[in-house]
Amino acid sequence: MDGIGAIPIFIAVIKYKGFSAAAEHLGLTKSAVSKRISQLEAQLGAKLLHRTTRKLSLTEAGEQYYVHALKALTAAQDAQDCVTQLQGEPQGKLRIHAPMSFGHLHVSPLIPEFISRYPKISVDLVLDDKAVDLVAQGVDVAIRSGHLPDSNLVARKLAPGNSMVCASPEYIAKHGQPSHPSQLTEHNCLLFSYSDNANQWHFSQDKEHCQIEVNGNYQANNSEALRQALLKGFGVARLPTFIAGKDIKAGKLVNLFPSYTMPHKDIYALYIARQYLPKKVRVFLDFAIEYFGSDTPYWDTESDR
Amino acid sequence: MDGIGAIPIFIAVIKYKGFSAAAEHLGLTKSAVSKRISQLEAQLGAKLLHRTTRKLSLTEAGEQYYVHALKALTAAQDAQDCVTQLQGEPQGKLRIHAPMSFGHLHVSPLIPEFISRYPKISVDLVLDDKAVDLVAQGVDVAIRSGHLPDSNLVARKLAPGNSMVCASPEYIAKHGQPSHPSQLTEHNCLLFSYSDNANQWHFSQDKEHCQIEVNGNYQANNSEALRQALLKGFGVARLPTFIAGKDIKAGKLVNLFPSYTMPHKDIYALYIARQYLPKKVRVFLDFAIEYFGSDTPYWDTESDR
DNA sequence: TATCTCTGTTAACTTAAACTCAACAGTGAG
DNA sequence: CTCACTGTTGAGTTTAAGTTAACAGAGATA
Repeated sequence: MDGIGAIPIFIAVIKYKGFSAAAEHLGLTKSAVSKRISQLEAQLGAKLLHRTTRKLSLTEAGEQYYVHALKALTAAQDAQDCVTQLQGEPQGKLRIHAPMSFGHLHVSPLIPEFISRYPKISVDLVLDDKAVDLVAQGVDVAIRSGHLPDSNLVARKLAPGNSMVCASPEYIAKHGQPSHPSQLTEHNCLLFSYSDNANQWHFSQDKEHCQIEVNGNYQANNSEALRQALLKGFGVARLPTFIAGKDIKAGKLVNLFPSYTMPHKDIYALYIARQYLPKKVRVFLDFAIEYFGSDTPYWDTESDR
Repeated sequence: MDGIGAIPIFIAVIKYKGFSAAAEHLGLTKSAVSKRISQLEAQLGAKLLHRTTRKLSLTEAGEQYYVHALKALTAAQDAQDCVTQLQGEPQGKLRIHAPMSFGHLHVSPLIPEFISRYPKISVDLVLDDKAVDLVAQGVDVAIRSGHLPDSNLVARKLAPGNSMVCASPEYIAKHGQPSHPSQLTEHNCLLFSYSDNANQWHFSQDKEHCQIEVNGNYQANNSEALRQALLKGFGVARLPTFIAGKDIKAGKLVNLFPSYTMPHKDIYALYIARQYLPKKVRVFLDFAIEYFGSDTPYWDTESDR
């Protein structure tokens, strides 16, 4: 049937709210998208979209068409996914979204090895600290710590997300080694501004649990920036072990309270719940878990990587 | 997405059980179908169909793909249908299946007038007395008398299907006018072999109901052949009024028992039950009912047509 | 077992659809 | 009022789809 080929284009126009954005995502020009939509409307004998150069909305016919067209596209996608999952080699473009620091330090290094193992997969890695709408942005996997899954997202744990309070040896030499977390009130505590309750630090040891309200004169929304400040002997900070682990091992930073644990925000992969998980997504998740080391990630262990 | 355009082709191959038959129905060559299927399999990285030159079967992947692909195609068809029904002008190819006699006498004459009224519709009229599988044969409307609808077919009555026992004036002059149906046992009764219980004729008048077992030396599976025998003074036969009506009016045949009625097999249109009835089907049904004259069809009335 | 018929495949070529480019009209935002 | 970016469309290019023709293969039939 004639119009079926235009369905992905029509859905993309709605999804990305415009011909230009849809064209970009589809890898076409806006004129191609425009022609295909016009052709579809001619075939159907009905206008699907009201559009000016700045506004776009569905007509009544367009709304009806959209409902069924989306079902058709989803079914077609499921058809493809179930086959590629069942028998075919993982292939296609995998769009991965990860926070800046974790992505830079631990996701981007694994990509070349992943692609080497699955040569038919191509990867589009997006590093961004902002929360992402997987559906709207066409993201296959979003990596997050402290997951807050959407009703239609699945969260799969990639690694634990331990954190510790640390400082450089230089800082300790100058300001003293605190013997108890309560002494942090006397120190310049750098804060990660994206954290919930960034200035409330919780510590646990055996049956002891304490919460310290800390403060300092520097906060940033980037953990690596904080790390660099620490390396220069500037204050103490609570850093995830995936950032500080290497420096700890190298002796450049020191965990101030090694016998205490802090609440951890585990690292998760989020993906859209669907009947058949595309194989490329599944193999990526399996690969990442193996690569990171599951419950004992390489950044938490003695051996370097 | 790449493979969606091949879905109708893939579904057609399964539906028509072969590349050649599918090609014919799709208006393509068998090599085009072959190429498109091969290309789809290459995209998916999986074989969908086992095929030799004489046999065709789905692989496991093919079965999985088929289930979803059929959903996609149905949804795409619904998308198109609901729009063309909502707003568009009726268009497209309408495949009508009718029995030989009724089709020849009453359906084929209405087609030119129907197409004149709906110029964007094209018609493929198939006259065949065999029962048809609407799904397998890609038939939009099948006209039948004495409907036996399938669980997923809808029956819509087009006209009543009266019948009468008749003979030519020449036959009556030679063999006498029977005064009661029971006297038919003394006559040469021609039978329509496709009829259930072809030799059991039921008559009703007021409160009288009688059933006569008749016989004769000629039976045929074509009512028009029987009509021609009657016109030549050869026997009596039970004919539908849609065949005999015109001859009765012209005085060429005589209804032997005009005060009796016989069980009638109404004339129905059968079509596949679906959420959105294609507009071309709906307008055809409306047109046919109007054309035939609803409960008082033109072949049953005095006025000629 | 040999022959025939009809299937599906595929190379070479043709055709049609899809697409790009470029220029333009139109519309909100500032 | 100007600007930036939208969607449209004619002209031309590119690519995919399709056809033709030849062929190998597999059931059916004699």
